[in-house]
Amino acid sequence: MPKTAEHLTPTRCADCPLRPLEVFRERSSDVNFLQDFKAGELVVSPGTSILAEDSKSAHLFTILSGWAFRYRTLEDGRRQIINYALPGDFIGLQASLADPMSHGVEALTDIVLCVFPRDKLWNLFVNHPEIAYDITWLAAREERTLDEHLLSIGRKTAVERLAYLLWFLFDKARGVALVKANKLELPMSQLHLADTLGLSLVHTNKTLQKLREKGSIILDGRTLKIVDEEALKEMGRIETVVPARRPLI
Amino acid sequence: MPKTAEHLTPTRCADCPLRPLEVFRERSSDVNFLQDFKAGELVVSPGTSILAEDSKSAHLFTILSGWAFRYRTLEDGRRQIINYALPGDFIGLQASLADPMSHGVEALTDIVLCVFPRDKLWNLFVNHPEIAYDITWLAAREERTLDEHLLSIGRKTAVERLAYLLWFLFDKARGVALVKANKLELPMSQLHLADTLGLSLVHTNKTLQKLREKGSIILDGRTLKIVDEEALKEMGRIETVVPARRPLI
DNA sequence: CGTTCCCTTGAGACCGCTCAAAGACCGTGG
DNA sequence: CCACGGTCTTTGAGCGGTCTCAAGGGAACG
Repeated sequence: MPKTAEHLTPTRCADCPLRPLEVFRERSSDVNFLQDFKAGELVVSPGTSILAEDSKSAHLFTILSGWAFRYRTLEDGRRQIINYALPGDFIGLQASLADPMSHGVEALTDIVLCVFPRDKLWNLFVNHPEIAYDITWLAAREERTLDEHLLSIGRKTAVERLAYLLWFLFDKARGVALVKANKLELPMSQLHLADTLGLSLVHTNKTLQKLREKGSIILDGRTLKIVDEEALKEMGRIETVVPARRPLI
Repeated sequence: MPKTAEHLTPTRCADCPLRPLEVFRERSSDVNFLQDFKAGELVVSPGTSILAEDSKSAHLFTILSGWAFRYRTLEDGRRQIINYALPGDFIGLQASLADPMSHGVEALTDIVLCVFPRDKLWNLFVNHPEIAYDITWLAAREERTLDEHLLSIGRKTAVERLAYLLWFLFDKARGVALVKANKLELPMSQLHLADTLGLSLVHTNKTLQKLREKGSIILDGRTLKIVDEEALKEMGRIETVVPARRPLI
């Protein structure tokens, strides 16, 4: 269960600090409707679950600030991290549409979420096809990201996977202005990375050393600096890139 | 490129042979609109690509009959099969929404596809929110399936992965009446299975032997018979099941 | 100053990989 | 009817990438 919501001074959609960012498409009309759609804000601290596995959520969320991750676990505790969510990412669609939710979502940092009631979703499809289309577009884009992750976990070596993941996170964070001077503050531990890559913690650590030795990244604590982006992309066998520009719900 | 289309006698949506199946939800109205949305049928033979990697598709498809698979490849030839598509499955949404397509889709058997022009999609969102909602629902469901696959490839052992995959295919095929007397004719080679599991061909074969020895499946040529379904599900660590009942576009 | 996480490193085991080759099956053409 | 090539399946052998187990060090925090 989420920590108690703290409704301080909710951001008005028209004043959304994310919208001016280049990665988000302009939305001429309908911002007012989004305002109506929005039920409030939710503040969550690190380690707290936003959506629990096997529950049915009554809400959809857009991340206003902070990092989260989506995961699945097996009964014996093995965990697979499916994807990460950053500001502007829309979460909870699966939980709202398909029956009981199968994945969990957990906060990595302090997070502020915009909350949308799921029961207004149908209303939105009827009255605001533009937004409905955007939501579908985002779902297709997420699917594509998962394709990429599957290719990575299924067919790449440990070094390739790690290079891919670091670049992926870096590029994603860059889109929402979290990268300064080619440096990014990563909020996750090596265990999170391991659970994303399908590797063990120990091997992830050793693979990290190898990447460091090659010199294209510097990872000091949790500060990631990309020294040679092209080299990193090559090591990660990154051939196509998911388009950055997207709608903001 | 798809083989030349053979427009014989296109099935009318109202007479769709799939719709009576239990797995598909009833659709009271709008079947007539679907008829308008449908541009024709396409017949494709095994091994032919339906959607090429890195192309932008002008069409959306629903499979009327036959099997296909969706995959991604690396430049050096490594291939990851992302998912399989059977009758009633809707494909091409990613290719239509997100820019250049990143995955390929290839026919495993002779296939008949319903073809929908992508440029009518927006029209559909405006005039038929019910269908738009269904499309989004299907996208969320596919995402969930990919979550499951990621968990499998990332965190399960070879035997677990294979048991999971065989049950997954079996259950999916059962939904569209392709299973008779607990037997299913699989259209794919062990290389396809290997490329789905993220394993090598040789190891996939050896893992198959192990599964046979345990006695819960019989695989004679490409005929899969499930002897003990519960045992197979346990071996595959299948804990939650993607709901079968779904809309048919 | 003790506890708790997290990162790091070493050692050995094992799962899955590659290389190699043979057998089964099938369609084709001589 | 048989020879042939192609694709797919099967099996063996040995290598190596990744795993588990184990232990120590560092930083943060009460």
